[in-house]
Amino acid sequence: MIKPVSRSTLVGTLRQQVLQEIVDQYQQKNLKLPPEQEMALQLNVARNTLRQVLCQLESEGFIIRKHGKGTFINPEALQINVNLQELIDFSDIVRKCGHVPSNTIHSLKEVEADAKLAALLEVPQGHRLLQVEYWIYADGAPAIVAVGWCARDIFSTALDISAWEKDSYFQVLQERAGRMVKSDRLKFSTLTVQQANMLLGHETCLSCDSVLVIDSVAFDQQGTPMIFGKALFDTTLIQFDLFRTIKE
Amino acid sequence: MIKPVSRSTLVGTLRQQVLQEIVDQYQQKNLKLPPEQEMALQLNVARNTLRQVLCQLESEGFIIRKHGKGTFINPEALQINVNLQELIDFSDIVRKCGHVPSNTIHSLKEVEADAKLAALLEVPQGHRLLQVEYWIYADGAPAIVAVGWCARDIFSTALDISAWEKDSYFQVLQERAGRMVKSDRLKFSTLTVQQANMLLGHETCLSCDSVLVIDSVAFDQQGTPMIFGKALFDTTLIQFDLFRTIKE
DNA sequence: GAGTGGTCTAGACCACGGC
DNA sequence: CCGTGGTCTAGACCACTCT
Repeated sequence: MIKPVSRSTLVGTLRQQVLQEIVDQYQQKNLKLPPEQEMALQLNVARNTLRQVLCQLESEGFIIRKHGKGTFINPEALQINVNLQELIDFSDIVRKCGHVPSNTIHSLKEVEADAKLAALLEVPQGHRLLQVEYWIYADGAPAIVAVGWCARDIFSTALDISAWEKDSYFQVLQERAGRMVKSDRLKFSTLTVQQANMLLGHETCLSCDSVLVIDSVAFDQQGTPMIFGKALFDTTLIQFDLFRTIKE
Repeated sequence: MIKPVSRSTLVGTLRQQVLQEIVDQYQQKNLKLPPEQEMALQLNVARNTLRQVLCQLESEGFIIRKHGKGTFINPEALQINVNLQELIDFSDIVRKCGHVPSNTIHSLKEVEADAKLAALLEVPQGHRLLQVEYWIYADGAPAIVAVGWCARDIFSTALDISAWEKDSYFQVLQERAGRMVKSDRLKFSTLTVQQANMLLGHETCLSCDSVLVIDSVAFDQQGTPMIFGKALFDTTLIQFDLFRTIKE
């Protein structure tokens, strides 16, 4: 079986190393990082390369850089649980919220693309789609209901339910279709549970009164839509965070 | 009155120029941008500087870069209305959703910080806070209810309601407290309208069944919390988008 | 003035896609 | 092979903070 390639770039490695340094220093209550020049020297990279990493970490909120003073660890950032900025699997979301995840495939079927799905996935109307509905639990309590659609023909082999019963949704796509999710676009809305049940056409397992709805279209490297997903979250169990920084 | 400074950096200017180029080319149905070398030459900047801008635009979804092929405009990106990644005012959110905004100050009062607010704003419990409740309308229909708290003593002058009755929340802070919001952290949840009314202790103007709740803490350049805000959105009127890209 | 982050440049070399 | 984006370096100079 072809394994996902882990091309390691200097920047990627650096990022890991600097993040580790941040966590270590944080535990020792030392919030000030060394000057950029010194860090670059120690890590044996150009200052520009290091700065690329530091810029990334700043925009994600891990550090705060103060002109003329230095670079400091942002204690706030280490308290975030689920960063909306990261593309991660449902199981990891549950895990990051401090719960033990488990999941079941509620249903798997082939359907025809209606007008809306066809437009989103850029396939002709009536195109054969795979529709998968997942239920994800946090410590046994229903936390997420997710429905995903993708074109049947992106898979070269037949797929049974067991293929989908793994932790990673993205992994299935990479292994079975050879395509990676590179980016996605989310849309946020809310529904009461009654409305959600009506939308899905059956009772969901969720026990809360209202749900957070995230519609997502995932794209591959070429910008071609691969999956459309609709996920319902019980926000008493799953809490998303988003750290934002002013541009410019 | 001290005006907000608009320090223009090369990268900032470049960004505007490249974005303009993208919009222009898009309208001419030409999705391929010139090679980086050529663009850099035309714009009279180093390729690295241009690349910095292109990286930004790629992570925001405006362009897709294909190794060995070129840089292409992402038509998807130009269809997004409210990008969650941007820190913008409520009025702008309404505007970007295609509606005409208007707003009223529902209430303005001084309160004492309870344990939760004190922790979030990093002030002692019982500290004097200003509490402002806004109602924002889209084409006259109630769309957002927002409550904000900040320490009374960050303002040097007394504040009456009229001071808050402007479009920009951020502007009030900059003009009256001399401090800029640099970043913020959001938390997402949902409530039914009944629950929301109970939380606020009075009837809201919202006419939907469930609301999207965004709790935000805004920080200044130093990483000091300035405002805590709780905003309730009618997602039938306000739709947030978020474009994400895989890191590394 | 010393220390530190912010900006920008010039150029080398690598890796991918297509002819 | 060429054209293109991806990575990395070295170093110049500016701007802010503190003493």
